Amino acid sequence: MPELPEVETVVRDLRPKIVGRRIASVRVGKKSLRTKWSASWGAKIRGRRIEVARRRGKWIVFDLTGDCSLVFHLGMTGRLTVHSTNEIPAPHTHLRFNVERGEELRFNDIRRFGSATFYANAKALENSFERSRLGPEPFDLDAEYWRERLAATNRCIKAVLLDQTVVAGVGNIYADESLFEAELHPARLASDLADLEADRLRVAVKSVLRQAIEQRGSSIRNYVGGSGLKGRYQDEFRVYGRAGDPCPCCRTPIARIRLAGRSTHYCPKCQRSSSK
DNA sequence: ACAGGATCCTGGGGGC
DNA sequence: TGCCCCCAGGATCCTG
Repeated sequence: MPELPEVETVVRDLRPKIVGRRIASVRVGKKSLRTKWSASWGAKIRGRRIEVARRRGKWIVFDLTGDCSLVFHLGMTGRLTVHSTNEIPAPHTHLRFNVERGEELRFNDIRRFGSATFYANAKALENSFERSRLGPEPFDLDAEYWRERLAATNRCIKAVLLDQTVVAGVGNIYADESLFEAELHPARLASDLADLEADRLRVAVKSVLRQAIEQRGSSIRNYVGGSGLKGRYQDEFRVYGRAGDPCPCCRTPIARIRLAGRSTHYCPKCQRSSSK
């Protein structure tokens, strides 16, 4: 569910609330997440301070004192929010980190596609990102690298945007919105894009993500930021979830197809299948 | 090696 | 109201 702008918003919201705080205790629910929470992690985390809250792709990283890190992925329905310890945890709350002063960081996830993992040192965390071949941040996307990656695959451009090893952080919403912004048909073969088209897409991705971050991301179903506030970018969608609605540019009804196993929205007139 | 599909979950919405 | 089917901001494993 949450893509880069939502994850960035969660991190920005949480930063002032938990950086510098000491984790006094950890409570673990019965049901497992995508990754199993090891019984030994609680003791390793207890007593450490949260030094840094940061984002890498769609991953949330808390660096703790002593070179170790706590890493979350929100999957489709994950939430990471701070609550008073007095407040009864919402259903599907799987992890609770007491950060003293009567507050706790809670990880809530209805579908349990999310994950929470402890890394004993920075090297172990780095190895994990390397093993999964996590790609560069969209805002660091180099033009030449981008062209080369597009040229080297037989997949359609929509599938490539969703590939976290090519670029980290883009998901279904922002892939569709970026392709509309770049006026490219999502089913175009990535290797068929002209250099100018590839670059238009690279710039569009950054622009769309930046605007979405400014609006605190998109709240369609479950998503809320780290402060519990919703995003506003769903009001700016030009194609995502707008099948049948008139295109904001030409009034042609927005089409919806299935690509790379995901629902894909585009304007058949503004986003032509051929390169001309 | 690569691309596409199935799979892991729960809940909401639409159709009947 | 109830039931059944489809759908969902994702990542990973399996297969052809």
